[in-house]
Amino acid sequence: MSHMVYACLMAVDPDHVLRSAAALLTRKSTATMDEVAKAAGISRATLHRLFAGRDALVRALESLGIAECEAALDAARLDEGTASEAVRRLVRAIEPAAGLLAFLYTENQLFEGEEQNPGWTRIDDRISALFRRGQLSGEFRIDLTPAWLTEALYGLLASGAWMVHSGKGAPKDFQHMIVELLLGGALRREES
Amino acid sequence: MSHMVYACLMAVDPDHVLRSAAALLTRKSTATMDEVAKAAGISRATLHRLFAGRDALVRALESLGIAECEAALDAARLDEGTASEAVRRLVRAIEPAAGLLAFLYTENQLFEGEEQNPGWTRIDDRISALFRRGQLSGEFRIDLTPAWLTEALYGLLASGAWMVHSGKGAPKDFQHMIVELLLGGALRREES
DNA sequence: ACCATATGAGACATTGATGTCTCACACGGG
DNA sequence: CCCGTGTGAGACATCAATGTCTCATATGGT
Repeated sequence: MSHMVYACLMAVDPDHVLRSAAALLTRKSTATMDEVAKAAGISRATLHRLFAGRDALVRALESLGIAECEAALDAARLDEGTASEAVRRLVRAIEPAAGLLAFLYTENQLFEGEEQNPGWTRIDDRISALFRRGQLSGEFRIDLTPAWLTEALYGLLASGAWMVHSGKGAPKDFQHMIVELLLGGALRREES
Repeated sequence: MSHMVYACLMAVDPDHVLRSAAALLTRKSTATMDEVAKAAGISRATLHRLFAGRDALVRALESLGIAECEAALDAARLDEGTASEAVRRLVRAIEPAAGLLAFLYTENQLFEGEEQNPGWTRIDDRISALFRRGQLSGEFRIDLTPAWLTEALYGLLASGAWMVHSGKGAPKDFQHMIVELLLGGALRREES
């Protein structure tokens, strides 16, 4: 049957290309398509066959980031245990994606005016719901809105990723730094 | 005396141009020189006479950001009162510059590899010293390093500026949101 | 009134990234 | 063994932003 699709095994792995691009753009957000291709070990032509342009590549990275984020949200089981424990699990689960998230966070302001991917809203809502749950259970203070706590978490994740990336902090401290500051703050707790 | 410098009063105000550029680039970090010029109410030619190129403009904005930051540090009198009060004053004083800071923060990774302005180190040191003072006085916990607290403050300032800019938060809540989270954390304090 | 100076408008070349194309080649299945 | 398919390499046009230039004009001091 001449019309059959011959699944030639020479095909490059789009996911691997995407991961390479994410790793590169996380460090150098202005990297060229050429640099992205080289980083992935493929030619610019092939890269362009996979993603119809830089825009499409960024969109694909956005989808990847959203998917990883939602996977982390699932893995963290935000509904189980105390809200504090859930936040702790969330930060731990989201750590591998923090660099990509930070990149997309800055890149997103390029899309200002355009419609934004509804995935971000879903993620915002789930995290906000977690903080709201903590407030309703009496764990979290109520003078800070869930929206702000969510935004603050993003900022701290970016700062944490930056600390690790710049070598000023160890990856093993990532979760502790973020969670302790987000939940406990800088003030020394009274000895209870 | 024909060699005298005739101070023609037609000269545009470089500082006003810089402020306009800061205001624009804070919202749209990819604005072109043409847009920057229009935003400042001058022609592209004049803009180019004031700043020899986009690079020079960004450098000038960096200097402006550093100057505003250091002015805020001075105004906050970090050595007076408790460290908490000093942090509160600092966030309040630095609020007008937060947008510019966020822009420079993302733009700085473009300069990676090159030498960075020593002003940032000075600022980092002064803020770190404040947190260290709080730790030595027993106000702040000691398991979070001053470097991390400083970086976290930057992240929260960026998040706060984003909240205000996107309309999701009121400017009047800026200081409260940041300071309360940075110092107190999300956890509800025990009734003392 | 005159003139020096700064500005605005626009033309122009340059640069860098991008998108598109062709062609040679290597691989793998038939 | 042969051929189809995907890939790499590179040429090429395009486009946007930039940097540089000239010239007319307005302004303000003398």
